[in-house]
Amino acid sequence: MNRVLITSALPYINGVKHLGNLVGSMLPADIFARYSRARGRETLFICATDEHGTPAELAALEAGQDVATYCAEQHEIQKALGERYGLSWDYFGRSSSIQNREITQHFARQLWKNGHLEVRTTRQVYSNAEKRFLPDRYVIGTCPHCGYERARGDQCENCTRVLDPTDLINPRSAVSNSPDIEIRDSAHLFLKQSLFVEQLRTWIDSHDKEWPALALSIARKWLDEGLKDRGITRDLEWGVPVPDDIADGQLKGKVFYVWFDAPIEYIAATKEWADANGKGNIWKSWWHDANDVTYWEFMGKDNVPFHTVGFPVTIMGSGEPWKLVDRIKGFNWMNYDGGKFSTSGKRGVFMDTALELLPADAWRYYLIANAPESADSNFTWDHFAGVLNKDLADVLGNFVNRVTKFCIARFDGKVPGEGVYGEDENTLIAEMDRRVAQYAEFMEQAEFRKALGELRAIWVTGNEYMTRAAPWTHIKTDRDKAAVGVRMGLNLIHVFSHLCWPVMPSMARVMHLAIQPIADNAEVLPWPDYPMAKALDELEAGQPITAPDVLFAKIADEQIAEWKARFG
RNA sequence: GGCACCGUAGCUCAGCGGUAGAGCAGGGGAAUCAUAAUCCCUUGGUCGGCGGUUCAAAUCCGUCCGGUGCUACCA
Repeated sequence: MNRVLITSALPYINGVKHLGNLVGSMLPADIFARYSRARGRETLFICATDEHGTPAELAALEAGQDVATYCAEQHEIQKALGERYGLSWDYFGRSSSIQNREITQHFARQLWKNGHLEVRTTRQVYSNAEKRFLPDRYVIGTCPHCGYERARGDQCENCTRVLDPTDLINPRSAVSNSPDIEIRDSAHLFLKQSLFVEQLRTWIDSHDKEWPALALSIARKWLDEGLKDRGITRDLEWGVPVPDDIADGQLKGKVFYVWFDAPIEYIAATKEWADANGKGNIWKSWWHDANDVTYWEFMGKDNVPFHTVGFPVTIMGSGEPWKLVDRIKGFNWMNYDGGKFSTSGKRGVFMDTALELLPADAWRYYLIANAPESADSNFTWDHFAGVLNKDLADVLGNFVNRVTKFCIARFDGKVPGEGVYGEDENTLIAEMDRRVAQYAEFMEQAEFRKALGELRAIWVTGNEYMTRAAPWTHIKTDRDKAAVGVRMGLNLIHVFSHLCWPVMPSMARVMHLAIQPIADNAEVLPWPDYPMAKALDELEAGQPITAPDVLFAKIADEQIAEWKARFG
């Protein structure tokens, strides 16, 4: 069996992420990882905080902390939050780790040795007020085209024209508003990406059938427009230092660009995982000469170029057999009520406040069932509440409730053993076989909206069966027949819990524990990958069951109104 | 400006060359075990506009309109 390596795009260190960030990388990666483990595959799910770059330095400044302390604190916050959402990382690392420093420097040395790097002098904006270089975006001024007064040095938000900081009228620092800025020459390392165009194109074409159109079109667009060499160093203090043995120390005091070291952190975090768990060199077997590994990357569409072009060039240029991505799953944006989620604008719902409203599983279900796979999707409170009330409360929750309550009322709260499965049951079993196979196939392809549609259809199948079996009617005249319906209902709950587990791990456990203890209190609820005739006849007669508390309480109209008012 | 993606029932979306589909919402009925939850039936669309290719187009091509994103120093 092939091993499965899964990485989620790294959340930036700068504050709590919003639900759009969650649904675009971390959540789908987690669901895929859980599915993979449920199928019994050896799985490694890696994520980390992306900690370098100007925004981190400025956020630390604003918080009155040194950047290392700031990042350490924010990392812990994001880690704890992720765990509350059930994100089952094997390791949640930090791009500022010593492991990433070493491996990033290793890649840079390889690229230098192989002649893929060169030193070029560039003109950079320097702010005397802050005594630091400023990225183009952090220089603001009046747009020469449209007169907008807060145009950024890379692009004018008002007229969308691409700019250079030197184009701006009355340029000033976006950080301090100081106009005391100047242009200085600065030497930087450039990665000669242009040398890799053909190699990249061949590689991308080889994944023509596997990658979604979104990823292919973005990747090819970069190649078609002519791949430019890319500066991979910055005039910052917080980052992976450029080693002195590259370019005779010309880059002394500079650090690698955050987008150079961030994807390498996927590898480095694997080493962090091994180091933390006494696994020695095992980390390397996942990345180096790892021909038995299928590697999946999950990311938002803004990240696609870095994963289809930038990082692959780093790996190809190293001349070493590091693992390239096999399957890319890219997501569009989830919008909030017709506009963007915005971290800086504090618009939308954030991971921490969302949990004040509803449990993680409810968010996991809604978000992934409405993931922006083929196009941007839109979060509205009415849609959110409508989907959860119908799917989780009415279809699934009520199913669990009606079956367990009836069993307790009429069969002493024990799995009834009387009677044998007949035509109704065989019809159900056949449909379950078909639907579970379909659900599995969608999960294999990481087609989450379709998978969740099928999961929901599976729950509906259960309700249809109960209507046909009608044990509440048969109990009056034929106790054995009623027993068959209840026994099948309880078996369905058991199977549902296993099928739900990748998506809603906590709710799945509640469902399972109502029907049957979990053997050895295992973390993973494995996939029922054998015929439903067996899976739906597993519970032992006499096994005591309980009716769980309401799985998901319906959201009242007044509650929706309150949330709308609170979040705008 | 360039490029990409999207525009299908009131809403959220699937279908992507062969007689228009799902879920929700709306209408009617059944059932009464259950969180008044379920189940069955059903009303909704000249598939953004125009033109073309084809025996056949929601599906391919062109063009226009509308929306979104990217455009390499935010990450």
